[in-house]
Amino acid sequence: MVEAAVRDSRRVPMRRELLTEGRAVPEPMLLVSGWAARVRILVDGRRQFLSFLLPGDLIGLCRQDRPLAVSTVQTLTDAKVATAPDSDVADLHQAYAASNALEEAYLLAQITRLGRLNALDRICDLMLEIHERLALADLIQGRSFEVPLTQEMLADALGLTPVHINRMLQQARRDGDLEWRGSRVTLSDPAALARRIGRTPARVSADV
Amino acid sequence: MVEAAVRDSRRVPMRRELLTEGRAVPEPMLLVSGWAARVRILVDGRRQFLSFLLPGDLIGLCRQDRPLAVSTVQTLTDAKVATAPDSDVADLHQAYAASNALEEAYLLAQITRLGRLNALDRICDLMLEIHERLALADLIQGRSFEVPLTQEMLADALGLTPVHINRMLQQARRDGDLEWRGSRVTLSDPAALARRIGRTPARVSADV
DNA sequence: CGCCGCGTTGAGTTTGTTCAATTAGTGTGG
DNA sequence: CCACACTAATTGAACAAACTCAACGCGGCG
Repeated sequence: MVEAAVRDSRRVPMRRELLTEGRAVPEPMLLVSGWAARVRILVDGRRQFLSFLLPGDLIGLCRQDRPLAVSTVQTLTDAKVATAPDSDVADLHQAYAASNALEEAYLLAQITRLGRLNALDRICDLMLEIHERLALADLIQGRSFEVPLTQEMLADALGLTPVHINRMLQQARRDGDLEWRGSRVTLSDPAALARRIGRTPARVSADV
Repeated sequence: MVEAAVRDSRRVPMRRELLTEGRAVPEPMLLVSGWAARVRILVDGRRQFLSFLLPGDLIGLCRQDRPLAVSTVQTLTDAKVATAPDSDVADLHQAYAASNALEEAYLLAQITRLGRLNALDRICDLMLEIHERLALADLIQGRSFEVPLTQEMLADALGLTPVHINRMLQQARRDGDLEWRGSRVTLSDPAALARRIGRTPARVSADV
């Protein structure tokens, strides 16, 4: 099922809207490759990324009859997107439910990040989360991984200014916590960093 | 159905945990009266309220087989809680789905609040949201409503310190935007305030 | 009364922002 | 190959927002 969906995936260029806030949700989709983000734009133009969507994530899952998208979703890179296989067809109910629960857990993590962490810890915490999620999708090479984000995007995700992100990244580098060259991020010691900033990874089901 | 559930509701005192993060989710519940909150506690004791649960809200909805709670839920006031009627029994599927979608929308609103609004606007935005939700539950008296929150709780919801909340509340009062006496909040002109801070209420379905 | 939780106030400090300029990197056309 | 344009990253200095710490007021209640 899933393999078929992946085969039928279509290409979507960078910076395209997959879902638009307030408009009807089309069929659920699977992000096969590339990154996307849920984003909210304020009236004065400020932007807030609500969450990132990574390869393997589902887009627009919803059990409603006539659902409206609660947030815009746009691609951050060129991407491949497939129609999500119908949950009735295969035994995907559980998988979809777990995916939904995980997505909620990430939203909650984002709230605590913004509400209670300082700039430096926000960056580290987010990088640990991305590391963790990419690991689930088997997209880690050694201790490093691809993060196709500009410092401005990072700022919009973490509720900070690009300038401050820049300075805090240098700080993190000086502290020996992470390396960021081009779009490749390396965490020196994820476990130690997680312990230091008091991060606990998301758990959603007793099975995992 | 719902009436029966309400009749069978049980009392829960203030400051009790209805769900505990990381532990199994018992049967879904309906908050009949009183307030509760989803909360996350950091290792160093800092606290972040993720969302508020108001009368009529569902607790622990989940489509998983062996779900773990992704957040702790605790009562903020004495409350009444009932077992949520099974969605198979009546035509509650749609209602539950909509409730879920709304809950997600409120989480997203919380993220933008924390990420992109300053202290004063966070307070106003949250009060407008609570106003809006209480209105749906028909719990508004005139232009004012009950908000059983201390300034410390408000601080934990908005990612600020109690001291700063205090000063900003005075500011809002001086600006003529809201009145807060005891636990009763009065918004002078909700619509105008919403316009001024650029707030748009949540919409989740084309039906509503 | 005297304690206790909550709200209030002041002064000084920290954290993050703003504005403006500079540098580096990348791709494009001549 | 270089000039040019464009985007992203970097830097400095002044400024503003929010925090910290510590004290004080105040109402309810045993």
